[in-house]
Amino acid sequence: MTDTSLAINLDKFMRRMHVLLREKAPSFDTERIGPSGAFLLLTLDDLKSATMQDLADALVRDKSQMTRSVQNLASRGLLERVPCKSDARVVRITLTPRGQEVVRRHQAAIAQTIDDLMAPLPEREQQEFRKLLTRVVGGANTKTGSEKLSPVRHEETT
Amino acid sequence: MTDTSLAINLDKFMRRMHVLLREKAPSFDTERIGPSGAFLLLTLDDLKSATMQDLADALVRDKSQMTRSVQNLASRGLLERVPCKSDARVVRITLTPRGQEVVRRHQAAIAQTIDDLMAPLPEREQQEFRKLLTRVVGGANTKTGSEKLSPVRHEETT
DNA sequence: AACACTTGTGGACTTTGTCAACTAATAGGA
DNA sequence: TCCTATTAGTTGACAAAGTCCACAAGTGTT
Repeated sequence: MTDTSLAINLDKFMRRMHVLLREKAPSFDTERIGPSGAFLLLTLDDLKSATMQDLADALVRDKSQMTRSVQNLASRGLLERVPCKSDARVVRITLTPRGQEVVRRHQAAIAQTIDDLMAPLPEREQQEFRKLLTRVVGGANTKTGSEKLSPVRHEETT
Repeated sequence: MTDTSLAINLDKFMRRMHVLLREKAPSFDTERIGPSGAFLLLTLDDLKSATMQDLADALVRDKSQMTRSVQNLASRGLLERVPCKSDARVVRITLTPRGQEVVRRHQAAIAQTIDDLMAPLPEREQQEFRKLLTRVVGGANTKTGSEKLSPVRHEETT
């Protein structure tokens, strides 16, 4: 049985990050989307194109929340919702050019903040840490109880 | 300039943990204090005794939130608030015996959940990961902008 | 006594998160 | 083809967390 310090420490780390980001927000979060919106855009930038479900899975959030967040960001013109042709139920979401810009700004700010927080570790070990974390979270979607089967893709269905 | 995947991954990890804990909650969170309350108790267990400020710092939360969380947990008889003799402004907070029990239960559940989430990594590297994280978050309180000076202790002031 | 500062509370408000219900569309059979 | 079960996304209602700001009380300095 391991101990719980890992959870506490991760929590602390994330909270510190949020605090720092909030402080610096006026300088880069001109759209006032917050870290939550930023994460959504970053993930979308990474996926290039995604369905609501894709995003909800990637971000581990409730579908209903996704709906609202996406609507919010869409209303700011940062992303686009295009109904999928091959399956009328799904909506494909992509970044708008403006969304891309915003992503870049947030990317810079977040990366900088991470650098600050990771400072206590020498470069070499930062890399190590990142690598390990990536493997932990990894591609494998560590089922969160609610069985996620059918990885049915709706590729290129704009 | 590093990339932002670390933030995204940590976020994902924490969220998965919360999901798993929530699912298992009925079996161990009989007081319904949630992960947030659990973290508070765990930290308090670690500190043995703390002031509001100590807790707020350790958990990186707003003072006002601490007040409310602590009141909440106190009302459930899990911790005790004793006014400090040497400084009438501060309140010393300690776990009650019942609080200790609760801590143990949550500890077990959280540790188990972490084990599950860390499964993709072999034991050896889990250790490594923990060690690195501990160093990142480390004792040094990585000033969060708002200068934290005067580490004025109110030791043993019950 | 007068000042600035610290600890903890409280109020008001916004943001997130949770849960359940519901529509629309699709897929797989009988 | 018609049923039925599933899936995608949305909505509403509500609970929990987080943010800000003002405040009372205590401390300690000068």
